[in-house]
Amino acid sequence: MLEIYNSLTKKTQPFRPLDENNVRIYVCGMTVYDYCHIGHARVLVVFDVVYRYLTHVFGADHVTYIRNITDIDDKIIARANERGVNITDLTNEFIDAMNVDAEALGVISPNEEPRATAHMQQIIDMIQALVDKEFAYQAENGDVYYAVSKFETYGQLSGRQLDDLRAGARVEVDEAKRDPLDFVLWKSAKPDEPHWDSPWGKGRPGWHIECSAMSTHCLGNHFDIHGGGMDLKFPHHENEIAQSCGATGEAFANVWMHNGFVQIDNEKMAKSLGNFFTIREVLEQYDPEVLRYFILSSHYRGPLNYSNVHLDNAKNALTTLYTAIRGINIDESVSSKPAMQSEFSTRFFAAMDNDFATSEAQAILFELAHEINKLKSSQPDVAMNYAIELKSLAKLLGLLQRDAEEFLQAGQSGELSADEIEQKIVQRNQARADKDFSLSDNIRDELLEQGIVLEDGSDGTTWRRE
RNA sequence: GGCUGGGUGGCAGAGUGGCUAUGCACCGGAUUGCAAAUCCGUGUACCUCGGUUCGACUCCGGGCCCAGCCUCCA
Repeated sequence: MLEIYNSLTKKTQPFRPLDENNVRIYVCGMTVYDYCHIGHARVLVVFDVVYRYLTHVFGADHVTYIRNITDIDDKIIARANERGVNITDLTNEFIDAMNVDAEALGVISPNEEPRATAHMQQIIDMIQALVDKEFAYQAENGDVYYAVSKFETYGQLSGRQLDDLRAGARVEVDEAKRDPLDFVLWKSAKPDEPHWDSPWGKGRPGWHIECSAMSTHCLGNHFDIHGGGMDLKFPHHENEIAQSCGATGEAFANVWMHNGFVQIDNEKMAKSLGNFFTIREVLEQYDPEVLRYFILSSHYRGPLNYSNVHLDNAKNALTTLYTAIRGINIDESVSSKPAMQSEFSTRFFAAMDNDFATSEAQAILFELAHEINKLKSSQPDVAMNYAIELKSLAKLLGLLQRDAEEFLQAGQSGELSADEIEQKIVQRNQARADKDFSLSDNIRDELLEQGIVLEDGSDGTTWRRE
C-alpha cells in the first residue's frame, strides 16, 4: 500500500484518499517572470512522478492534478516595467517557455493549470469570507490583512510558535498591521499598477490567497495532497492553511508533500550566489532525459547536489539501460498487453509505495536490464518480455520511452551525419573482412575523435555518441 | 536564537537490528583480430562518544559537523 511522508504530521502514513475515484492533488507552480531553473525542474519532475504513480495505483481517470500559475505579483510587475512590456505579454512568454521546458523533460500536463488573474472573483470571495468571519481586516492604508492570532493552529505545519516567529522576525514593523506577523490578502493599487475592483477598492491579491482560492475552486474545500518546494512550507503553505480553513471552516489538504532543494557545492542554488542554471542552459549540454534521470536518482525530500559530474554519471547510467533494450524488437501485439509482473515489478512497486523511493526503483531497473543482457541471445523471447516489463516500469518514472537507437545516437558531438557514419562503418567492415586491421582501426579512431563509439556485435556494427 | 532535515565505500546514492543495494569509476578473468558492449568475479563503507541488546551502520541519549527555513523563493 502506498505510504507518503506527510509534512504536517511529520510521519510516513498510509495514503487513503477521500474519494478513491477522484484523488485530488494541488501543487504550487511557478511565478512566471523568468525562465525555469533546475529547481523548478525538480518540482516539475517530482510531482510528475507522483501523478504518474497515483494514476497507476488509482486508475488513469481517477486522479485530478492541478498546478497553478502565478501571473501577477511584484516581481512580474517589476520585470514588465524593466522591459517596457505589458504584463500579459510577459507572462505569456514565460508560460510558453515553461511549457517547452516541461515537455522536454517528459512532464505530463496537469489536468488544469489555473492562473491567478483568471480567478479574481474566487480570490475576492474568499477574502470577503475571511473578513466576514473576522479572520481579516482592512487596515488604514487600504490593504487587507489576515489576523494571524485569530487562527488557533497557526504554525502547525512549519512547527513554529507565534512568539518564536515574532522574536525571529527581521521585518520592520509595518504600521498598518496589527501584528507584525499578519500577512497581506489584498494590496491596494499604487498608481500605474495593474488592479482589479474589489469591496476594498482597486488593488490586487497577495500571493498566498491565490493558491487558497484556486485550489479550493478546482478541487473543493477539502482534498488529498498539496505539494510544493520545501521553502514554501513557511510562510506560504502555513498561510494557505490559515486562509482556507478560516474561510471554509473545513479541513484543507490532508497530506502535505515538500520536495528538497537543488544545491550547488552544498549550497542552495540562488541567483544571488551566481550559481544558477536554467533548464534550457542545461539542455544545451545534456539530453533532457539525462536531467530527468538525475533528478530522480535521489529521494525527493533530500537535497539534490547539481554538477556536471553527476549529469555525466546519469548519462552513463541511462546509456547502460538503453543499451540493454537496444536491438530488441518489441512485438507490438505483445507489448500492448499488460506487462509481465515478475518479482522485479513487485519490488519496484514496493519501492514506489514507500514514499516514492525513486532511487531504489531505479536500482531495480538495472537489475532488470542485467537480466535482459544475460538472456538476450539464449532466450530472446524471455528477454523481450523483460524488456517490455522494464519499459513499462520505467514509464512510471517517465524514463526509457524512446527508441534506444534514437537515444544512443542523439546529440551533435562531432561534425558527422548519421549517413556519413554509416558509410565509414561500411568501409571499416570491408577493411576488417580484408584483414586490413590498421585501416579499420584508423577509421574507428577517427570516429572516436568525433565522439562516435563503434560496437561490433554478432549481427553487425552499431554506433552511438558518447 | 528558534524550527526542519542530514552525516554510508573513490564519487553519487538506497536500505536494514545479525544475510549482495544500485549506478559510475577502479582491478582481475571470459569474450573480441584489437577494442567497445556484455558476462563472471574481487576490493574499498556506514561522523564521534556513551547506552540498550546475545548482536547496531540500523534503536536511545550527548557531542561535533553540514544544509535549509524563520524575508520574495520550487
